Amino acid sequence: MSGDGYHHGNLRHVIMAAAVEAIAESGPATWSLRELARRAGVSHAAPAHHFGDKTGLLTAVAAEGYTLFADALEAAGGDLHDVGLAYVRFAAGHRAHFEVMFTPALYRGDDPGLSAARARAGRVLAEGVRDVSAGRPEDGRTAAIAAWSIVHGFSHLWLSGALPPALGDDPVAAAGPVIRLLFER
Amino acid sequence: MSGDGYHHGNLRHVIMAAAVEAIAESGPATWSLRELARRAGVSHAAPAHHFGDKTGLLTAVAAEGYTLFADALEAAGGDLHDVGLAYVRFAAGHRAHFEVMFTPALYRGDDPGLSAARARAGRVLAEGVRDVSAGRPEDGRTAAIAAWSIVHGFSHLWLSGALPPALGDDPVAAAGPVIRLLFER
DNA sequence: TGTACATCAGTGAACGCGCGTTCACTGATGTAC
DNA sequence: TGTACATCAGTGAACGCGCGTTCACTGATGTAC
Repeated sequence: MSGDGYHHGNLRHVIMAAAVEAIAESGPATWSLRELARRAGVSHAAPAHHFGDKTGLLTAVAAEGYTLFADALEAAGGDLHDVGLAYVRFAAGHRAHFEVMFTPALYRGDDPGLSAARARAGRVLAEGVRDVSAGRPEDGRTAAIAAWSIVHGFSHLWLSGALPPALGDDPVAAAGPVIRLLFER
Repeated sequence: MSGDGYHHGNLRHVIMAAAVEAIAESGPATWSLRELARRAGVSHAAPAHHFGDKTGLLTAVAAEGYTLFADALEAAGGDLHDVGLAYVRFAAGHRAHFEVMFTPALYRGDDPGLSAARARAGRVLAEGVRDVSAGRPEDGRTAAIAAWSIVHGFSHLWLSGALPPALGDDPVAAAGPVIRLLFER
């Protein structure tokens, strides 16, 4: 197998996985590149070899996050309700990526791969909202931002532990009625 | 004046202000207690003297944040729309406090002062939502969470710079139509 | 199939630096008498 | 009003440590002939 010794080829992914794990545990800033190397079981200089510095690594995490995010939203189809649930599901299932993605100070927003993935995610979101705003002549943009706000707010409140425990432990199930309340009345 | 030399009495507030400034600039984790002391113009040991460690300092910031937050929501009166606008106004005007408040891993959530202020803010929010959910027998809790989600989501998206620039630079003005969309139709 | 060489991923020792923490201190304020 | 003492906020030198970075290196893979 190619997982041992020199050139196991996926060291880049191993380090990113260690970063994602560390971020999920304690946020995007409490660990060092050396600690990450320790987690990944590689030499302390390896992370810098691949990513330059912490910002480079977080840029890679954000880019990966936007790619996974766009994939997840696309797979949900064009229905607003399903896209909304996919949004919440992604946030809950990839909290480290989600947190980094929405903290732009952590990474280089002009990274080409990242920009492309983010634009793709934006397109899917806009598409999901289109049929909703189509039925309401007032202000399609307002409806789009309301939809985005409600799913994003629910996701962030869930991740921060601010929502009442009585909601249960399935964020997607809990989000359903909330999202429905906005447009399907 | 009492701002010079020993015992100027408000060193605690000076250090917290420096922390809030540093957090607003670059997040809650990129600075050290020593850097904060430098900003505040005091000896490097002073922050530890007052707050013990970084978690202690962030606990004080979170507690102050919840107090200011509860004050702001109370001052808005009981109307949901006005409370929602106050929520957005607070987030935009106190981004450092807001960020710390909703990142519970940063501070000690069992701090008595903090708990009290947070409970007070929660009460004002619940009150603002009450008249809304009163008119809808279906599920008052769902309506409450939808309202919280939409103002929180708008606030967080605004702070992260994710919203389209075309919205302008006044978050409160931009939030008005969005909040109105949820319940006043 | 075999040899020589280039390339590049990953290593590990060494460095200088900023950090949190400790600790004996200084200086201002408050209280007792 | 004056003296003595206790208290406590804030200082600054010193410490050991983990950090990012550098750099000469090792070892695996790929290519040329």
